[in-house]
Amino acid sequence: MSETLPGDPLRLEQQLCFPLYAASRLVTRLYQPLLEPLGLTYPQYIVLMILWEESPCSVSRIGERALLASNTLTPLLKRLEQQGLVQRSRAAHDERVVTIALTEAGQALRRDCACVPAKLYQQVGYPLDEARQLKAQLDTLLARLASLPPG
Amino acid sequence: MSETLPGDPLRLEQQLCFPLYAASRLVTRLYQPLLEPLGLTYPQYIVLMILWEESPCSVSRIGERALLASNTLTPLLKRLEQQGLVQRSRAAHDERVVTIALTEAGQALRRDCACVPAKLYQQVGYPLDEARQLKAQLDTLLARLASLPPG
DNA sequence: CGAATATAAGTCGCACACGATTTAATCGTA
DNA sequence: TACGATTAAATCGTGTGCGACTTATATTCG
Repeated sequence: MSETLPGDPLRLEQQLCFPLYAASRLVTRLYQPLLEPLGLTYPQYIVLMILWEESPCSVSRIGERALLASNTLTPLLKRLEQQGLVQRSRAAHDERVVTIALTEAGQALRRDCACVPAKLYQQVGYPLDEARQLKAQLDTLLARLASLPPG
Repeated sequence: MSETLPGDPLRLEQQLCFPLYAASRLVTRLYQPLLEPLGLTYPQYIVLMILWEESPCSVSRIGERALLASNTLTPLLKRLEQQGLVQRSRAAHDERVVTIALTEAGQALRRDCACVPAKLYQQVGYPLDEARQLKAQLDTLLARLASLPPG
């Protein structure tokens, strides 16, 4: 038998990728009960955070910040449009570009989301120091990953 | 206008959740070219790592370690079965339990995956110290998240 | 100018994730 | 021992992610 030994690089507990993957999913799950009453999914919430900072905004600009491509964003944005939170329109200066603008309702939703970060943070009860340090390290990793040559 | 200000908790760059979510996706994307030639997806690779450590193994045991439920695992395991990597069978002592056992091919695939962790690590070029520290912090966070009361 | 190229979004197909529900088997206990 | 509660998988529906491709528009340069 080719049993895995304690130091084997293929052991689950040796992986950096696994806690990253699992923690990401569990955090998304924690958001769900906070966002569901607002009719939002977690990726939709991410996109809205971008729009609350800059609206109007092109699809590719959103993709640049969320690191998502149009094949993910287009359906997501159509759902936000159907909920009346954003408006989609072709840019005049370049007909290829689709401009996403928050509606009144989309702007207003920001107030309902204001308490979400604090509520989530409180649920996890994660020490602030550790959280800050982890965020710094994740930001570094993310920057490195995002700068890797594609392919 | 309710513009977001630099210190606003709803700003994307203030979030811990976003780099977690984005880094997790980018890492999965990095695995893809390494796993695709072996006919594997990233979640399938995770499940196989568990099976390389303990096979046979029940579906719920896999779920316990991967933090995935049967609604995700059942289809995934059926695909692994179709590829001839695992065998699914009802346990004799309890007919509710489905036992997953690696086939010869499933065992053999472990050797082809042996180089995957090193290759990935090399691609990212992430300093070992930082990686170790980040992993420790993610393990801590994951333990905390997994121990939260459900609901 | 005009063809080749590049770019922005969208479409398609597949494989997750996961809440909610269902089905089947086992367990607990009156 | 019967029967309600519990448990293990599976099923179903929705919403991502993403590789591969298409479509429409703009740009470049011969």
